[in-house]
Amino acid sequence: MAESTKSPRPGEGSGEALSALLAWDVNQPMCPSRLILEHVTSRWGVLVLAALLERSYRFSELRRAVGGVSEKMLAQTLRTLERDGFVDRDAKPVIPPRVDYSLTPLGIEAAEQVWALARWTERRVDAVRAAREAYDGARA
Amino acid sequence: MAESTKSPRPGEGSGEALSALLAWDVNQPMCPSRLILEHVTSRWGVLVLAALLERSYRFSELRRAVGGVSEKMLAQTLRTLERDGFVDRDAKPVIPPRVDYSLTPLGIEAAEQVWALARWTERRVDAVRAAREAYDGARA
DNA sequence: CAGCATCCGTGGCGATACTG
DNA sequence: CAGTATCGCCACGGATGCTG
Repeated sequence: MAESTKSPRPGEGSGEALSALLAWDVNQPMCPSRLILEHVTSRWGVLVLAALLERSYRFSELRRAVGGVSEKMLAQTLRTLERDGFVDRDAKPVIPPRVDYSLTPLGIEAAEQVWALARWTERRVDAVRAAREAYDGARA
Repeated sequence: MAESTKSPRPGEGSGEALSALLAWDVNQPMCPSRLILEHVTSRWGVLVLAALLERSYRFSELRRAVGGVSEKMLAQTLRTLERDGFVDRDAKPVIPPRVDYSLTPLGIEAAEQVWALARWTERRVDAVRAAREAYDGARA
């Protein structure tokens, strides 16, 4: 458990790289990287990016794919992600309207990060459940 | 940039693995993996995990390291992460009280995912800013 | 120092209704 | 179908005060 033995070893000096993210003076325009991070890690942002990594979706299709998202939040999430340059919105001038959403190259990069996290989460569900039971049991 | 050339290429069939996360019937105990994901990607959860990956921290020390976090939210975040088995809380019975927080092996895994995402975000800040200016400019 | 309890405002978010 | 607009709730989260 001592060493992580993983890819980008976050050893000495790695904290430096996140200094802009971690250290931040309140009452200030808010550090840009935090805003981006909050968009990407937002409740629906994560799931939308993960879904779009698989393939492109139409609006309602995406709404059905991501269980529990309201129409409003999906639209809002998509607009935010589009503005940040992660999502490409392709509105075809036909009737009935057809709008396809897909990831930009930048969005693919973001989605891959998020996707790895999501995958990891699903793999570790049991470990977390065990930890919770231990935690809850310890204070009963 | 066309191909991702990164670690776990999320090609065909990768969506299957996230089916439990994406597809979820509302009015139900809420899928476990989503809960975990929301803890990890929560506003302060991300930053706390990233900070603790560098080294262990005492409470106030961590509060100072993570700019903008309130005492309440830090305590709450730490308790959630502890319960999920990500954070180890070491309360030393001394006066004045001293409590050290560090990552468990499971927490290190989580933090590495989150850390990679945070790093990526900082690297792409400029690309996102450019995208936003393009987006905002297009509708003016 | 560590952190729980309480109060309370803001806004995130869902539900509903309406438009192109 | 693909959204916008509006209303209203409640819970996220900050500020303050108290305890061990």
